[in-house]
Amino acid sequence: MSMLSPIPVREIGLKHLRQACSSCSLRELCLPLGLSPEEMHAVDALVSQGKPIKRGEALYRAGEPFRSLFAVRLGFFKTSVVSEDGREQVTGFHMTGDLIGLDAVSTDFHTCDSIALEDSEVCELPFSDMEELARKIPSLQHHFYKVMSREIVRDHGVMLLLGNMKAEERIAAFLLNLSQRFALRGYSSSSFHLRMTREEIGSYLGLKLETVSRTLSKFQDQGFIKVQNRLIELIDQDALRHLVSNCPG
Amino acid sequence: MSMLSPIPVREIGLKHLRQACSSCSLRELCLPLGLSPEEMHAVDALVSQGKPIKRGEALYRAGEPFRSLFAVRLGFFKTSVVSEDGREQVTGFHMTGDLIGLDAVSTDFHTCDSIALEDSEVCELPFSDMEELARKIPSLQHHFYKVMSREIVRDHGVMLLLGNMKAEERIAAFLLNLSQRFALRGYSSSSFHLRMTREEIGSYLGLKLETVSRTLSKFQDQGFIKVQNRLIELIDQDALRHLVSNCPG
DNA sequence: CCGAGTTGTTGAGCCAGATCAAGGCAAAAC
DNA sequence: GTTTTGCCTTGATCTGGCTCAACAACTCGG
Repeated sequence: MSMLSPIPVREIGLKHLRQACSSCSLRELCLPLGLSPEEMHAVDALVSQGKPIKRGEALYRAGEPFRSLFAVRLGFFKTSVVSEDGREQVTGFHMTGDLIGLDAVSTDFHTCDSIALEDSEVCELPFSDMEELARKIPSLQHHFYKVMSREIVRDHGVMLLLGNMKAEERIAAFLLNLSQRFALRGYSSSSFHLRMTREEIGSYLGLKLETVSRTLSKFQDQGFIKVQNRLIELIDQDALRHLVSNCPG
Repeated sequence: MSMLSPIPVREIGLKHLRQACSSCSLRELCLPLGLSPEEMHAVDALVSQGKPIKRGEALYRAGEPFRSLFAVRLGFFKTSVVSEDGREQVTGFHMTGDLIGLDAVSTDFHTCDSIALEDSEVCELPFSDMEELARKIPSLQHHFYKVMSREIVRDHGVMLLLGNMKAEERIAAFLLNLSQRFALRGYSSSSFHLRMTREEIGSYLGLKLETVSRTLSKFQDQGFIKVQNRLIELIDQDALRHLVSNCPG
């Protein structure tokens, strides 16, 4: 018997298996627009869907061999790198429709850990198969280039944040970014649940958890937001925006 | 007359024009290994070579439409993003053989400025042509995915540095990284010339220029390095390495 | 060779955020 | 239902790196 018997996985996956990319509501997040039905079908044939990952479990870990990219179908992930001497840096938070594992293409090994922050489900995109298919579907090829490039741009934004911004600005930018991403997915942009701890937020933003906590409290005192544990309500988004773009003055 | 008459450019480029990718000593840095002569020839046909950029000039600027990636053939560049409110973050330093402009694929516009830090020369790789060719040459397609992925991994490393490390560790890591990259290109790994100002180093590392200057002086006092303006000599690389990986203790 | 602008060094003092410490709360475990 | 555990908040104190400031050294055009 292999460590992972395929039978239960199949069974769990079955109800989702019919939910192919072609009929998936996240299609426009994961895949390029304008695929023909045949092209769509070819994608469907490669992508295996509905792989469940429990809260706290790793989708993959640094050092593991790379085979597939993963699309978050449901749930929430963090990715993080760990330095030789054990310091963790959260490199991103990933939600529905995000494609993760892009860093692993460079070496054929994953370079970061990817941990589910709530019970989640991913679709698996075997990368070399996708590459082959991408040679027949130019827009698919271009899509993957675009997705990787977008990740580079995002990382540059984080570098700007880490290199130049003060704690308040970082937190404000973080909240606005989350808000925007929830909105894009049809959730409330003004009220949402943080799936990560203060420490994970701090790691992502280059701050200690105490600073994160204090800053959130301060924002609440100022009437910008309402905090209740992990439930965040944005009361005055403009004030936050103002903080982010005007703070040096 | 257009602002940039093509004639002098052609003339300057002429002596390099015959220096095709196929016979370029940087081949193994820019292109995948194992291309057949015909494939190599196809690449040669797309890449235009020997475009000179003077020190201080921009290869491209944020907001400009994206057409091509550039390979540094000679010289040294910085890339940087600027926030709405004018703060600059240097996102990378690029030397011989590096491919730049990858961020622009995501939006078809450049998202950062790319400035030559010394008189330089680049090869231009028209991206959509390269994409088309990549559909016929799997290893070329894969190569571009790899290059982009490598940039993502590099950015994650910088995030770790910016989020977790102290000034001394950042500077040490920076010096070691430069050293390693020079070594890879056949230059001395223990003695090199910085092409960037203290301020640019600081921007990259999330420090102020005074801190960069002080830290270099301190390393010199400790006998780890020798500094003479922009000339750096690494005396005790192990000491630097020890700083990077052991500092929390 | 001079003078202006740029770049780099160094010092003094300050402050944002880290660190250390204590306690509260909610959900899970027993 | 009590204990445990993990997570969060808040306070007090400390400090690394920033700020402000002066000056030194180098570069480059004239």
